[in-house]
Amino acid sequence: MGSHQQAAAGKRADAARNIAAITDAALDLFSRDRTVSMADVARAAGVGRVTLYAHFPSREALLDAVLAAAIEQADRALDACSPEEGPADEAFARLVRSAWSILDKHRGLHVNALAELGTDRMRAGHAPTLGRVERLIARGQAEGVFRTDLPLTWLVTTVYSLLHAAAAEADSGLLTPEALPAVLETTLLAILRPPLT
Amino acid sequence: MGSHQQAAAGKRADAARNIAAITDAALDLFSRDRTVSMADVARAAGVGRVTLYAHFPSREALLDAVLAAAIEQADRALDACSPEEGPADEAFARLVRSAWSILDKHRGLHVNALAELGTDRMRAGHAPTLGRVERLIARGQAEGVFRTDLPLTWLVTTVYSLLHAAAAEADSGLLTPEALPAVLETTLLAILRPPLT
DNA sequence: ATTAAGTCGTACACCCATGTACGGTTTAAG
DNA sequence: CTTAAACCGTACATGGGTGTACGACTTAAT
Repeated sequence: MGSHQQAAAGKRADAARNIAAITDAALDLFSRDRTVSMADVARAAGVGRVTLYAHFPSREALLDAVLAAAIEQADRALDACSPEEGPADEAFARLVRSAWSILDKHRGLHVNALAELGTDRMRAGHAPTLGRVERLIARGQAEGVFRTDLPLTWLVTTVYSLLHAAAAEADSGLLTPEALPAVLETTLLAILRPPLT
Repeated sequence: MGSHQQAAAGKRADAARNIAAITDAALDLFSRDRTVSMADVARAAGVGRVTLYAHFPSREALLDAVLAAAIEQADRALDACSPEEGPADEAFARLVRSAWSILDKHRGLHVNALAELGTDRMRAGHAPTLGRVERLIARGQAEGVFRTDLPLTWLVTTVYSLLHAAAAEADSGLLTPEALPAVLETTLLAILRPPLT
């Protein structure tokens, strides 16, 4: 269950295997605690610290790779729910649920990555995924099911931001992960749908 | 323009003055860059590094104080717009604009503080302020102008989260700070108002 | 079977911010 | 005017993570 093709391209079999183990371990650890050291990651991956550095020249590079992997995973999931088909609002509902199922797996990751990588890099990494959302919303606007009196950028930000807020909410136990998809869907559609008058 | 009464209680005049200078400088610097060192803060405040430590035993303590000061400032502003008076939705609109005017001043602070202090402490610090919001929304629900089919906790989170998302949006230049109050108001009211049927 | 890629552990240098200790000087307070 | 609180700079100790160098061993590929 990996997305390690591009990172392990041209590598030997054991190298590829280790790279996968490292990113998996790093994803897991880093989602829970941003203070993990390279040594921690190496140990959890069952790999020497030096080997770790052989594949990821710096801590920053590793974190970047982890984030990229998670985003790519989300991106694939979003694509798999075929956002181009059917009415925009129904497609959007599918997309939200799909996004949540991925996000729910890595709840803490977003906050931690944001802390260490900075807002800008975060934004850059999410660009392709947010592009999907933007296109879908634009389509909904064209179809007349979504409102047009707010900036498109802002609507995208809203979706992004509430999705992650939901993850934080689940992580701190205020709301149960099972209840959230429905809550998210109604909330976001309430924003996107055109006002009454 | 200060909230330094409780921190400087019983201190001598010059001490109080320095404490004020320190928190002001720290607030300013830290809102833009979380990597500022104690030395940086001290220099910006026109104070010896040692003096800084005399008042704030650790970096963490300083950051905590800075956050607390900012939150208290926001809290006072929220109180000043008399959220108890008038129809709940109108009061809410006032509250949002008021909150934004404060938030706009310290745009980066939230992200940086979150990075260094952690989600839990962040939540704890905001508790009193969020309490105000919660009470107002509850009042709106009782008056029938706000929806009741979503958890109250979630509605509060939504407000909090979109407010800060707006700050980030302004900070990265995607939207102008002047346009945001209106955008925020319509967005949040769209969520809070009961669904059409 | 040969080779090159990969892995291992240990060890080291480094950096830089944090936090403390000291002794001397200023400044507010009574 | 006297005193104690508060200030100053400099200097030092510390720690812990980062990143690199090495030499030897193991494993995949052809």
